[in-house]
Amino acid sequence: MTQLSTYETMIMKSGSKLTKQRKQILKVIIDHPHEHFSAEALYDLVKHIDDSIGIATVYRTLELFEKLGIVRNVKIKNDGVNYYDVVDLDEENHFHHHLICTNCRRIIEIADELESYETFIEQKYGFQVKDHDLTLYGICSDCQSLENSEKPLQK
Amino acid sequence: MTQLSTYETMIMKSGSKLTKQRKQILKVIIDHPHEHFSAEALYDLVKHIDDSIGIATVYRTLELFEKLGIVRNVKIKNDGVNYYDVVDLDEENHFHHHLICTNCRRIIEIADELESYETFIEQKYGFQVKDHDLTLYGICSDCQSLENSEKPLQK
DNA sequence: ATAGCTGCAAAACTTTTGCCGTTGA
DNA sequence: TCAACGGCAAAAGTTTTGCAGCTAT
Repeated sequence: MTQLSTYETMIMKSGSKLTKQRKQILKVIIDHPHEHFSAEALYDLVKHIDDSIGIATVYRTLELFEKLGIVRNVKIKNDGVNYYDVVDLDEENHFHHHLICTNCRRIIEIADELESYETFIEQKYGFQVKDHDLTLYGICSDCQSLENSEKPLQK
Repeated sequence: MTQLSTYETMIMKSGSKLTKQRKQILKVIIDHPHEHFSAEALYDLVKHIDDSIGIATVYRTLELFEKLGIVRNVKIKNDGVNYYDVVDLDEENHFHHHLICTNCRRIIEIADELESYETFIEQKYGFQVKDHDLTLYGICSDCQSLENSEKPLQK
């Protein structure tokens, strides 16, 4: 079973339809496994395949794919755009680390080297670390006791 | 020397002026050391002190404060707004970790517990970790060899 | 057949910018 | 004094939404 068909199965099993546009977007994403796409960039690429697609469809598709765990959202400081990259199904760890060059904006994916840190990263990737963010997402103790009664983060 | 006057000195030494509006914003931020403010939220709070302030001033001030290292930017998944929190001058480490509740959007600051991780975090903070992002900012090897000739990340 | 999806255009939101009067050093 | 700054309003940029027609199941 290919990666593509696995994702297509995920879409159908979720009760969502496997439309032409979703297939096209999926293909572009999978064909560029280490790219980090903005909705706009993805829109431009898919437009080459099918000129009729709308930008709203790209946004709605990314929202769906994120919910299904096909892509994940990456935010960058001093950049008002949302980026997305594919979630590799074979990933041992579900964590995703990025090196972001503050000069050229390049996004480099790295393995989950926890003990390592800066010195290690600098040696291994030749990347001069200036700053980092670690953000943990989850449910806080108050919300756990409220049994998830409050509104979710998703708007 | 108080924290406030230290920051005020930082502003003046940078060559920027210590205006009424900057003092007001600084005060609000320092009075809420563990809050994470959006520009809008900060604007509303300062408006209580001085009704004449404009939202553009808040944005320009946050930009300045971030450049000076007084505040730092925090981005949250599925949230289109930028948040800022104060950089504690006494911080041993310059890293800033956050727990973000995907249910109530609460942002909890945590110490820099690197070895720890999920199990540790869950025990210490009663926070059920679902996901995390680690992002390192710096200069990639290509840009280092180009001697920083390319355009910076800041727009 | 029909619930869900798409494209289009408009709207919503956040953030930035130009202009001109004001102010801090 | 005068470069820097602030307020206002308009603009810019990204993302969301309403609607009417289309499509996958």
